Amino acid sequence: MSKGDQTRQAILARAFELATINGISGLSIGRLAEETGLSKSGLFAHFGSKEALEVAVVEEASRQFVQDVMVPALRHPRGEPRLRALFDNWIRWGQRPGGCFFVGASTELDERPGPPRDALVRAIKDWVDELAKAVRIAVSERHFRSDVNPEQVAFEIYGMMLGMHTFHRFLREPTTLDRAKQAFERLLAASRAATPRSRS
Amino acid sequence: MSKGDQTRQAILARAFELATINGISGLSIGRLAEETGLSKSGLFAHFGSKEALEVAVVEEASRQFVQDVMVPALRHPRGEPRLRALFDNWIRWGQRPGGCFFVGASTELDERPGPPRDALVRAIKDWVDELAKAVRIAVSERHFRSDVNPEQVAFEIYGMMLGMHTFHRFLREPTTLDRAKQAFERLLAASRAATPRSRS
DNA sequence: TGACAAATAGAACGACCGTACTATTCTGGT
DNA sequence: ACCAGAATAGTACGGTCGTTCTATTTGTCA
Repeated sequence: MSKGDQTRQAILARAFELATINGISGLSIGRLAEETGLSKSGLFAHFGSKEALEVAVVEEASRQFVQDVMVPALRHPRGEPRLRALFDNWIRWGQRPGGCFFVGASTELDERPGPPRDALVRAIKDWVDELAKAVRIAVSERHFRSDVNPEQVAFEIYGMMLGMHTFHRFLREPTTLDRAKQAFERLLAASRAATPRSRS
Repeated sequence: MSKGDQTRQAILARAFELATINGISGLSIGRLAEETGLSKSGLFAHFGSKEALEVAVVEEASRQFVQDVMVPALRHPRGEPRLRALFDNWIRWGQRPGGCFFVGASTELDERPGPPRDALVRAIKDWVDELAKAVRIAVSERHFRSDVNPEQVAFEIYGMMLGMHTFHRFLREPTTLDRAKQAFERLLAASRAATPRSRS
């Protein structure tokens, strides 16, 4: 890894932290430069434009998300256990300072077309697809009923996560974690295969 | 209504629209001034500071929300019908250009303490309480089971709305409305009093 | 080790920001 | 119709923004 790449990576790590807290447009090159001990122009040269920096930050966030949330879940058994692991890991991800990068960024960019938005859409779609895939596996493993719609369940889980974010980080409701877990359990229970005694 | 109040109201109406699209910190006094045909300083004099303008915008948003979403729901019968009306009205509210003001603003202000955040917290808490109240009424009207937790249901509905916002406005998923409605129906079904044939 | 390229710094730019101060125009009550 | 006070405009200031251009330092490889 060349010196330049090293610096670039250090910049992105800090940029991701700052963007999680202040939002992606709350990132300023001057501020980021002094945070990383570089000159404004020295930092700027690594990206060439603010927009390219934003794209790089989104990609860095995605990289970390895959690493912290998705990959560890693969160690859990296919089906419901893995889905639970994804949920738990996501909750932990949302506990970092500033909350979940993607929650803030998606509302920030939703009316601002361009490469940063496109990169973010791709990342979030991947995540939703991953959730749906985990549900689909739970169906094929017969943890969930066969009439469960994976995309629908993924949609509802995503909503729960967003709700948790608002209630916890914005409203500061102390009951939030319990509420989210309860909602998740209710959804799982509704999706679960009927207990043996009914029918066959 | 004095001339000053009239102008102030016109400013706030436009400011609310712009803030819904560009976010509350995307609002700039210069831009807002030219949008309303006032001079920068003339507009500024109405509020005294950017922060006071932001508070006023949040209050304007709350005012419109009460008027467009809450009040019309009161015309519907107490209980489940009214809860449905609240849900439907909220969906319509979220269809305006820029989506739901509160969704964007709450992620924008969640790490920025101060009067604007306080005003927004108040508004959103009121809305969540209103949802919970509607659920509570549905319980007392025996539309919902007596062990239904109104705050929990309000939490889950709020999450659905947030999910709908992300899937519709950000991901631009055409299936979103159906998904949200289905999630809502599933929640209602789970909350509904058991059908007559069971037990009694 | 020397040379060439990569990495970083420095200074300056035009634009826009929120805010202050002063001047002008308008409005409403008598 | 006048006049006090409200409403609005004009101008300027210091600050930060992203970006450009030109130097200078640093790393890398023959």
